[in-house]
Amino acid sequence: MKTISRKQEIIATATRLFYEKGYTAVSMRDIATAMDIKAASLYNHIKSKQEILSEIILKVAEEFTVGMENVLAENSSAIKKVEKVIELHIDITVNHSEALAALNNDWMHLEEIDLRSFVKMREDYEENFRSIIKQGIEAGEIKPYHPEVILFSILSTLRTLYLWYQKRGKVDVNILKKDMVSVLIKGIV
Amino acid sequence: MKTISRKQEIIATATRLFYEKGYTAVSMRDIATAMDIKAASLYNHIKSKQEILSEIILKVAEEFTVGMENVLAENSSAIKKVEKVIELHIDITVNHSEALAALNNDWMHLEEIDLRSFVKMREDYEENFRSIIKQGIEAGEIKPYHPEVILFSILSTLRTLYLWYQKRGKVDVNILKKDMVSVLIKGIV
DNA sequence: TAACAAAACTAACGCTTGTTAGTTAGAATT
DNA sequence: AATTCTAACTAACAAGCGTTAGTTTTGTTA
Repeated sequence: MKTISRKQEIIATATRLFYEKGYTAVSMRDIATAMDIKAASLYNHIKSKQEILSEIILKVAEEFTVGMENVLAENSSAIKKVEKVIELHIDITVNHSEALAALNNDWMHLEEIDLRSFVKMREDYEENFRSIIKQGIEAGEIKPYHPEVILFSILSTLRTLYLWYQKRGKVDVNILKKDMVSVLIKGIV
Repeated sequence: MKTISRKQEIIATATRLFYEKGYTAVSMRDIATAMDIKAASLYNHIKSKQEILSEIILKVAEEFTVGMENVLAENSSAIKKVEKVIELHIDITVNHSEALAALNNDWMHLEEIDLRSFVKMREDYEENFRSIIKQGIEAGEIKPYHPEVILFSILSTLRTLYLWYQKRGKVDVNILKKDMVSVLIKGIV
C-alpha cells in the first residue's frame, strides 16, 4: 500500500518539526508546507494531528519497553544489566533522536488511552530500572546510595542524550557506548 | 506599587501553567481563568504573552549566570568548584522548580533580543563549566575522560532535577546536595 | 463627598487553528 | 476504452488565538 509510505513521510516530517518547535507550536499547515502540499491533503493519509503525535511517541516507547524486557530476561549481574540499559538508550537515541524530543516534551499532549498507555509504560520502565539497581545494591555490586538518586542521575543523562547527540555532530556509536558506560557506572561501583 | 505585585501574580500563575502544559499550549484566557478574571484584564499589568515568558526565563537564567561568576571567582580546586556548581543548581531548582520547565522546554519561543540574550548566557555557562572540568583534568583532580562527556552527564542530571524534585515530595535540600555531590563526583575523581 | 487611580469589565478585531466536504487530475487495473 | 484508486486540490466551517479600545467598578486619598 502506497498510502502507508506516504503516511510515514508525513510522520517523519512532523517528527522533525516537533523536534524544532514542539507539538503545539507546529500547525498542520506547517507540516503540509514542509511537504509542498496543502494541509487538507494530509487527511488522505492520517486521521488527525493527534494520531501523528501518538504514532511518533508510542512507537519509540514500545522499543524501550521491549528492550527493557530483554534486559530483564538476561541471566547476568545487575551491573551488566545496567550496562545493557545504557546501550539500549544509546541505540534508540541514535535511531530516533528527533522522536525522543516529542516523547520527552510532548507526551502530555497525548489523549485518552494513548496518554494512559504511555504513562503506564514509563512508570513500568522506571520501576524495572529501579529494581535492577536495588538488586545490585543488595548483591554488593553497587554502592549503597539511595537507589532513587542513582536511578535519577543515570536516567536523566540517558533521556537528554538526544539533545547532545544532535548538537555535537553524531559521534561513533561504539565509542559513545564505552564512554557513557564508564562515566555513568564507575561512579556507583 | 500594587501593579507590580499583581504582575508577579500573573507571572506566578503563568509559570505554573507553562510547567504543566508548555508555553504554546497555554492561552491568555487560560491564565486569566486561573486567576478568576478576563483575559483582557491581564493587559493592565503586562505588555504581551511574550513578556511573561521572557520574564520567567531570563530571571532564572541570570541567577545561573551570577552564580557561575561567583564560583569562577573563588580561589579553590576544580573539584570544589564543580561541587559549588551542583549546589547552585540545587538551590535554584528548589526555589524555581516550575520556572525551570519554561527555561528548559520553551526558550525557543523567546523572540529577538531575549532569545539571543538567553542563548548567549547558556553558551557562556556551558563554556565556563567546561573549562572548570578541563582545569580539573589538567590538575589531575578529575579522571581524563572526554570533558564533553563529563559535562554532558553532570549537566543533564542537574537540568532535569526539577522534574524529580517535584515528583518525589521535595526532599531536604542539604541531604539532596550531599547525595547529588556523591553520585555525580565520585564517578569522575 | 468629590476626585483619582487601579484594575476589572464588555465587545470586538483580524488571524490562525484543526478539520470536513466535495472535486479533480493522473495512474493503474479491468 | 472504461473503471477504479490514489492523492492531490479548493473552499469553507466553527472555534480559538493574542490583543486593543473604550467603559465601568472598586478602593483610596484630599
